[in-house]
Amino acid sequence: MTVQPKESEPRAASTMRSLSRAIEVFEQLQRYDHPQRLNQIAKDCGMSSPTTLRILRVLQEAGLVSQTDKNYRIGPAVLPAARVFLEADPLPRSARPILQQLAENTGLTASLYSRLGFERVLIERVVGAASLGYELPQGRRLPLTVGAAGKILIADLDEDQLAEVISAAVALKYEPEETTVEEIRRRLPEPGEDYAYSEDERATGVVSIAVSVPARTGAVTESIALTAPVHASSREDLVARVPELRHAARRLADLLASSVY
Amino acid sequence: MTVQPKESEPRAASTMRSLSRAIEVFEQLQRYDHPQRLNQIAKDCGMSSPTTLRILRVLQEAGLVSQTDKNYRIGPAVLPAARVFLEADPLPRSARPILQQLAENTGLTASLYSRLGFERVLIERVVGAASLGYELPQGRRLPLTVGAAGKILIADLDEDQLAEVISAAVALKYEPEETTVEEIRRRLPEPGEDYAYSEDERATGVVSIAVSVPARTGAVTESIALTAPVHASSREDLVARVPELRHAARRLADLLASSVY
DNA sequence: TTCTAAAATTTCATAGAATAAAACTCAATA
DNA sequence: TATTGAGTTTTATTCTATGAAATTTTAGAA
Repeated sequence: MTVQPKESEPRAASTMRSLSRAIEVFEQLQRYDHPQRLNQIAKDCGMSSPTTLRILRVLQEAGLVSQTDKNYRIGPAVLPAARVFLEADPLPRSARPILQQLAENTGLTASLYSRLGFERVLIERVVGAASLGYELPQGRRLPLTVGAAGKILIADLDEDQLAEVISAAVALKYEPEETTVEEIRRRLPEPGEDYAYSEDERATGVVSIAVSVPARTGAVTESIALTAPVHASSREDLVARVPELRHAARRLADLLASSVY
Repeated sequence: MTVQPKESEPRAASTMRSLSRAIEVFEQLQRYDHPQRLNQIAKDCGMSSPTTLRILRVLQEAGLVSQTDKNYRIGPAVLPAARVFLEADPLPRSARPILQQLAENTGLTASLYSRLGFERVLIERVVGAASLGYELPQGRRLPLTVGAAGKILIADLDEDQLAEVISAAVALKYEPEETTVEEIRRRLPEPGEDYAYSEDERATGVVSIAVSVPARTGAVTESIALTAPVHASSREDLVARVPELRHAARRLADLLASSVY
C-alpha cells in the first residue's frame, strides 16, 4: 500500500503564490544540515533559479536569510521574532507556571508541545529533579509518530489524516520507508484512552506520558508530557499521574481561553 | 533641521511586492504590545484590508502568525526557526566560547550584538560573576543610539546614514522627537577611538564598553561588549579591557572567516 | 431581542507584477 | 586557453495580486 504523493493535498486556491513560495524556501532552509547553494534550494522547492534567487534576496534584505559566499541559510531576524513569541504569546506564558508546578509535584520533567505542520515543537519545558541524561532545547522539532507527546496529538485522526501524517514522517526521515498506518496505529492509545505512553521510543532510557490540551475548536494542537528516566518510573507510576496531567491540561486550556487576546 | 522621510530610501526596484509586504506585516506584528485587528495592521502597513487579510492567512497557515478571535500576533513557527539559527549559524556558535572566556577572565558580562535594520539584537551573552541586577534575553531588540554596543555599530557612519539611523530611532521611540545628529554624535566615540563607552545610558547602574567585530566586507554589523555594575568598575577599568576585547573580536572574525560555510 | 454602525470578508475587473526561457557573465578547472 | 557549470540579468508573456465595491458578520446600543 502506497501513500499518496504531495500533489494530492487540497491546497487553498492559488492565492499569494510568491508568498507561499517564499515560505517554502524559508522552511526548506531550516531542514538542511548545512547552508545550500541556490540551485539546490531551487531544485528542492521545485522552482526556477531566478525565482528562488529573487525570494532569497528579499528574505535576506529582512535578515531572515543570510548568505556567505554562495551559500544560504536561516538569518538572525528569526531570533527577535522568537523572543516576541516567547514573551508575548499566551501559550508559553501560561504554560510556564503550570509546568513548573507539575515538575515540582512529580519530580519529573514537564513539557508543552505544539503541533506545527507534520511535526511537534517543544514550546516550554521545566526539568525535574530526576535528570533525563539529555537536553532538549526550546523550539526543537520532533516527530508526531514517536514519543508520547507526539502520539497523543494524532490519536484522534481518521485514516486519511493519519496516512498523511505518516507519509510526511517518512519524507522527514522520522519513519522508515514503507511504514504502514497499521504499524503506527498499534503504537497509539487505545480508543477511549485519553493519554499516550512511550518507553524507549524517541529517546532511549526514557519513559513518558502525555495528554492533550483541549482547544476551543476541538482540534487538538497542544500536548503536555511528563518524562522520567526508565529506571526511576514504571508505566504504572506514570499512569497514576494522568489525573494530575489532565488537570494541568485543563488549567492551561482555561488560561488560554480567558487570556484577553 | 528635519530628517528625511521614509520614502526617500532608494529601495531596490519593485520586486516581489507581495513578499515585501508580507515581511512588513510580519515585522509590524513584532512591534505591537498586544495582538491587533486586521484594519489596524492594514493601516499601519499602509495597505488595503483585503491584501493584509490574504497575507495574514498565508502566514497563519505556516504558523508564522496566529489568531485568536480577530486579533493577530506572531505565531509559534518562529521558535523552531530561531532554534535552527542558534544551533547552526556560525555567529552564535563561534561567539559562545569566546564570550565565555571573556566573562571568566574579567568577571564581567560579555555580549555579542548584531545590527539588524535600525536596531541591534542580542545574539549571545555570558553573564559574569558581578551581577548586573537585570536580565537581558537572547533575541531582544535594542537601540543603536544608546549603549556602548549600539554606538560602536554606528560610529563610522557618514552624516546621511547617521541621520537615517536617528530618524528611525525616533520612530521606534528610542529617542525623543527633535533629536539632532549633533546630540547623538556627541555620545559616539571620538574619531580614532575604536571603542565605545556608556554609563547609565541604556540601563541605569551599569557601565559598558564595546568594540566592533571586523567583517570581511568592512561594513560593521557585529559588536562585542563588556558590562559591569557602575559601582564595581570605573571607566579606566573598562578601557583597560579594550585590548582584550579587541583580541576577542579579532578571534571571532577569524573564526567566522574560516568557518566552512 | 432588534437595530445600527463598523469591521471583516468576498467578489471581480484591471493593472501590474511574477515567471521561466534564454542570453549572458563569471569562476573554477582541465 | 578552453570548457563547464553555476549564478545572474533580461524580457515577453501569463497570470496573479490588487483595491473598490458589494456583501456578510460582528459587536454594541437601545
